[in-house]
Amino acid sequence: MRSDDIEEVRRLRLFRDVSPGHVETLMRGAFLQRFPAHVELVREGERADFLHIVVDGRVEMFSAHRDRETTVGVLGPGQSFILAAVLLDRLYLKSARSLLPSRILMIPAEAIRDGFAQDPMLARGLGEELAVAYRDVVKELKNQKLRTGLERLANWLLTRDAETGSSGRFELPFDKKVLAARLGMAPEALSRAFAALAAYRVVVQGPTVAIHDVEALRKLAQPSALIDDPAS
Amino acid sequence: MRSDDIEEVRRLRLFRDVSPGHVETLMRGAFLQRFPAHVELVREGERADFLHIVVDGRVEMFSAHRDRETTVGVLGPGQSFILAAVLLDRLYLKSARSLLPSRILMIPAEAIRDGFAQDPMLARGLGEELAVAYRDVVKELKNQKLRTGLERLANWLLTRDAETGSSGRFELPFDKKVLAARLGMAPEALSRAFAALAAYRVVVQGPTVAIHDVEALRKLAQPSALIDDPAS
DNA sequence: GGCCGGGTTTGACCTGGATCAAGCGGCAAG
DNA sequence: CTTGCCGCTTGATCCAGGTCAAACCCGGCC
Repeated sequence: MRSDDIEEVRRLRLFRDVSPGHVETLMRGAFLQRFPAHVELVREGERADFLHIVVDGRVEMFSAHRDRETTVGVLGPGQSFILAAVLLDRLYLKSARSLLPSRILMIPAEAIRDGFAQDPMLARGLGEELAVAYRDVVKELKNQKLRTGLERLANWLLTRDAETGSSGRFELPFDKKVLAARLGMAPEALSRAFAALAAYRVVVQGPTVAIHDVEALRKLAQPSALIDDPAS
Repeated sequence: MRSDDIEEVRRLRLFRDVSPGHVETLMRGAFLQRFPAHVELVREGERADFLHIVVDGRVEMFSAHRDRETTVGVLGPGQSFILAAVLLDRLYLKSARSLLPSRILMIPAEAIRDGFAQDPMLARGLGEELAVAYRDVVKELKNQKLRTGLERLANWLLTRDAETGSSGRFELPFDKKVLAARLGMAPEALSRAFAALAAYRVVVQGPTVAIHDVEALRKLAQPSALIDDPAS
């Protein structure tokens, strides 16, 4: 790995409090790999050989069973995946594919496990990362089981708007069919849900969304900090 | 806490490799509390003051939103809950209630966070615990999104049978309405699902279940190690 | 410009499962 | 023994959302 790559890696939240020396050691067997869009990075059922961290780009986590497939989450820069499988030395539960051209940092599982045992600051970072990931999945499970598709969409729009500066106007960060998968619905259902939101003054034209009456949308969505707030 | 209580606690998987001295320190602010059946142990949204560990009994984790409620999991002896909230010092995402009279070990959150930083063996135990919990939720999410109610029931029966010695005959460990919640369906739907399983030679009489043709049931259930195997 | 092809929308239909309502045992208190 | 109550089942109906099929839109390319 090039040394300015290492610089970049050191800035990841996960390594924030880890001493430079330890980061260096970790990076010894690591790659910073470039992937084109739409490739499978990891397939469920395989052995967890590397911890993966999205440095750049976007990655979709999904899982298939029989003839069904479901998206479990979409990750952006700074987020890691399959940490739990790496720590436990188990099989991946999910597959991952790139949605955009992406740069992925891959650290050998062995090095992570050793680092966890030897470097308390790294252990802390990994523990927090895992705890956050855990809470995210729990939120997702609640989101799925306690809400209708329309409600999930409404809440997603609200969080997305908040993330992009609450201007009431933003672009979808990926195709609608990916969004549909992300929200756990068929593309057709998403389309109809968008149509239904017209009554709440949400206007969609291609990839751009305008929310003209946040209050109305919020009343429908009934957001909850314990499901939607990424920081809670 | 009484000293034979401490003995018992030391045998928990979580503390297996932690030195007796450290366990002792942890237990200083801890309680081993008894609860009757059907009481709320923690409520979602509250601050995470204690790590809870089920020493004895059974606990249901659930969450409510608007007028809906959903069961997220059922825990038995040896399992901890709300570890992630404790580590991050955040709010509980789920509520918990006892299904049976239960003994719960409650360790102050502060002590757990300090212990994580200071005792590598405890950090390891907590990390593994959290990683297992994470994988369990992911499996549950897949179970929910990739299967019908009937399939979930079929798989639950198979796992339960395996857990109880593969005799093809066992008792339900809790009321059917709790099982229905656990499987994410209405009690009526569970009832019909059981009825439908008669065609696969599954016989239910009150709380006892007999599987007379495991192969037929397995063919329907199509179990997957990456969803159903608790050890994977 | 005209011809794809993929993403998206719309319509018609179907299914899993929730809801509502009523019946059915069994058991515990009177 | 009777009365209630509770857990469970059964029947009827309803609704969210999946599936299938067709139309539509739009950008890229010959």
